[in-house]
Amino acid sequence: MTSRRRSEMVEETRAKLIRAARSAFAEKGYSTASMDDLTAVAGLTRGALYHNFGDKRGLLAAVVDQIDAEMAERAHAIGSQAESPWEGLMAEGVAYIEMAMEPEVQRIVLLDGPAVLGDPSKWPSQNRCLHATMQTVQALIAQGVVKPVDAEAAARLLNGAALNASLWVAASDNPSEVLVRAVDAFRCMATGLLETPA
Amino acid sequence: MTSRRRSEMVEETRAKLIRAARSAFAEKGYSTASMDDLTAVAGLTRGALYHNFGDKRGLLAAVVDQIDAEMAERAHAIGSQAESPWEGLMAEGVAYIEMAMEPEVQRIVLLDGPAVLGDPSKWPSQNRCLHATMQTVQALIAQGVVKPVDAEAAARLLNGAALNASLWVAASDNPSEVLVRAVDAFRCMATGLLETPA
DNA sequence: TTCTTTACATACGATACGTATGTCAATCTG
DNA sequence: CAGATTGACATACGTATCGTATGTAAAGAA
Repeated sequence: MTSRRRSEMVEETRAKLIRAARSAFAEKGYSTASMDDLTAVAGLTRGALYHNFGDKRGLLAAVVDQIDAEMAERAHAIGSQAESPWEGLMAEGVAYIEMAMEPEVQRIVLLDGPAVLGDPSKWPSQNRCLHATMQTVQALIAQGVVKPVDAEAAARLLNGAALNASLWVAASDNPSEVLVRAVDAFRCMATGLLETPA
Repeated sequence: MTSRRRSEMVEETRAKLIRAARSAFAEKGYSTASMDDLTAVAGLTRGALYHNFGDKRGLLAAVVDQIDAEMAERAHAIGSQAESPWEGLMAEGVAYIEMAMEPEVQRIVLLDGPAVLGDPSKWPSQNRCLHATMQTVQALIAQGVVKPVDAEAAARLLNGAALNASLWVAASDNPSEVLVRAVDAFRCMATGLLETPA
């Protein structure tokens, strides 16, 4: 009855650890979160951790990857519903700004992630996300909608501006009000990339 | 002969500690840098550290403040030499991108700083810098050069884009070549703020 | 069934932070 | 000028946490 395959068990413990790590890292921050506490919450010990993820960084990498993948999926879903490709790009950027207001994203992906894992553009997840926006930009350039700038550079600047704006919004005293200002300015600045500012 | 005033001595030890911390944090990163090693290099012990800066974070805050102040000064000096106020703003942004290629700036201010000290916009130094660009933007709006967007939001987006671009440049395999692409795209995107894209 | 390997737990050592305490010189006080 | 006091820093200590080395029991192969 309790007979599940080994691989299933492993995936379950990995999931349990990642789940515990997400909340621990989000609440206490990476450096303050204790591996002992973390694993205890998951009903395990540090042994499981070092066996599955190598070290503390490895666990963070797994957590970041999961969150980032969710973000990319959500952003893409939102962007693909837009009227035009350009509006899709804008909606995607705005979605990033809004998502980054969640403590998990904020603390783990934007603050601790870069410090512990290094430049985000090297992460597999971030590469996927960036690649997506890059392709959108590329397509917009081909259509003559966006000026013929370097697609990668444009994508990175858009992402960077969006993510940075979220930090501001989240840290502000009145997030919902600041969010409007941030989104406005974001859309305005982004029009610089347009061939015809319309 | 060795009689210096107490305050002079204190300033000197603080300076020695900050100097040692700058190189240690830049080379090993904040978390890996050992307080024992760090103080030993400065010819002191951890006692001096905790007396002068409270704790490890306090030392990082002092280091960040120093570096950031230097950055603001350099950026302003460069920006004020420009032909027009708008070109000054652009030059300032580009200066940030270039400065962030230095390991000290990169590692300490952009990576560890936010993770350990929290949102950069709350730092006294960053506030000064941001305030400067904010005022520039404000002035440009008054002159009708820049669209009437929220000045703070615009300043933050510009800063964010610039700093993010630097991370990309510094982490790339061919920094000098990537720098050109980043600066190009930055200037292009920033024109979105202009009233008349010219 | 027996042997091997996998998945995790337990035990251990090392490092490093923060605090509590000690010391010595500089300044203040009478 | 002598004694008291404060401040600047060093030393000593306790504790927490990470990573590894070792142990163990169950799953799968032979």
